[in-house]
Amino acid sequence: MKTNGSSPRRNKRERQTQLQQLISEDPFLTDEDLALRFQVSIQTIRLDRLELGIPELRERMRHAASENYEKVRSMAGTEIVGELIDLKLGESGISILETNREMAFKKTSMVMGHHIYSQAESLAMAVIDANAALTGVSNIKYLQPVESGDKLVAKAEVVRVRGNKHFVHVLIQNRQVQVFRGKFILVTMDTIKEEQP
Amino acid sequence: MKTNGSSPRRNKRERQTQLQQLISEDPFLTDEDLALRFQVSIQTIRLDRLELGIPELRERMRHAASENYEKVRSMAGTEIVGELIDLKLGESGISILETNREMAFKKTSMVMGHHIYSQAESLAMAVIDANAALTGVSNIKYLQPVESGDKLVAKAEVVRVRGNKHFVHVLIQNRQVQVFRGKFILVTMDTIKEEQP
DNA sequence: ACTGAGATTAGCATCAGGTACTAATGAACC
DNA sequence: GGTTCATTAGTACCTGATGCTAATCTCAGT
Repeated sequence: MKTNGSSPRRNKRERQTQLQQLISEDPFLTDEDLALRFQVSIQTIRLDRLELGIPELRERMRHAASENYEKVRSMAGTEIVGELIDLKLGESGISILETNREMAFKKTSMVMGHHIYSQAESLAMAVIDANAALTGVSNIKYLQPVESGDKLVAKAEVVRVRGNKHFVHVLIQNRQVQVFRGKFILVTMDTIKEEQP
Repeated sequence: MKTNGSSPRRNKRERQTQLQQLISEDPFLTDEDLALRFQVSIQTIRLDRLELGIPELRERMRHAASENYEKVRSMAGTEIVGELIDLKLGESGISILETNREMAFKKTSMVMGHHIYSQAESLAMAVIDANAALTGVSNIKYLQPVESGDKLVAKAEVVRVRGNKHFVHVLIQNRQVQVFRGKFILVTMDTIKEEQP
């Protein structure tokens, strides 16, 4: 019953922990690859995976693929950062951004400013009633640090429209306390775009 | 020789373009799935893929998986947006950002402001000589629209340091012409962080 | 109506990377 | 010697393909 310290027959335990690590680092390893790496038979690897509940290569790929697909899609494919909660076109809007470790400095786990800015700016773009617009000017103040995991609520309000210029204020709160204030001047297109055909 | 308008025997051309689109939208479709969708045999789908040079499901998965792996890693895992080209700590720095479709509005293919801002802010953070810092204030002007594909060169310069406040100016150029100007006040930590333990 | 070309389908052998299961062998321990 | 756990071997089968050959279908041109 002693848990056989170093060589439990043929260091199964050790191999399995290593195997788990290896696969998590590189999910694209076949059983054959692993068998070679550990100098055991393929069957042993299969047994190990079975015991550890590690799915086969294809499953792992399927997983990694669709998982990252989602991530990339939601990071890049979208025009608004965060989730749009409320929108009165031309007037005001609210969005929520759930921050995570990836948005933060590793060292301090404080959310990097540009993620907060992105929520604000993209919300500002969303509220103005225009087919196409660009940011002209912005005036930003970060009032309080934001920690990874915090849930940011942004409120945007159009305060003035003059010609093709839209003045939008955005406030962001984290648990009722203000962490960000931004003033944006957004410019609708067809006027700034007098460049190439 | 007439390019047979609508039904070129059995709308092969049409099917192939649709197929290409379908697969690019969802790379996880098997030949069988596709065969059902188009009401043709699996063999036809295989021929189509062959003609179009579309690899098999597993290849596509492998691709998507590792590609997005990279993407997620480079978008999320990194603290600086763009590529750091030059850095004199505490003085100045240069970074380059290659913009792409994903950074742009689909409608206009103009790069969204917050991507440009992110390059600027993260470069500003990089140049100041501090273990940990946060953005306090920023003053931003977008001078010219940036199109998807443009290569942005950002130059940051520390203009003044007063206590824990660092004043950094960032200019971004696109093909020698200025497109962005930003003034940042960055605050080093251990002073702003007087909140929770 | 006949021919020929292109489009589509069928069928089969083969492969990779597995699952699932059975059984043999090895080693260690008492 | 017997028991137990670890490892290996071997077989049948599965999916989603490739690669190849061959048959059929459809239509346009003459």
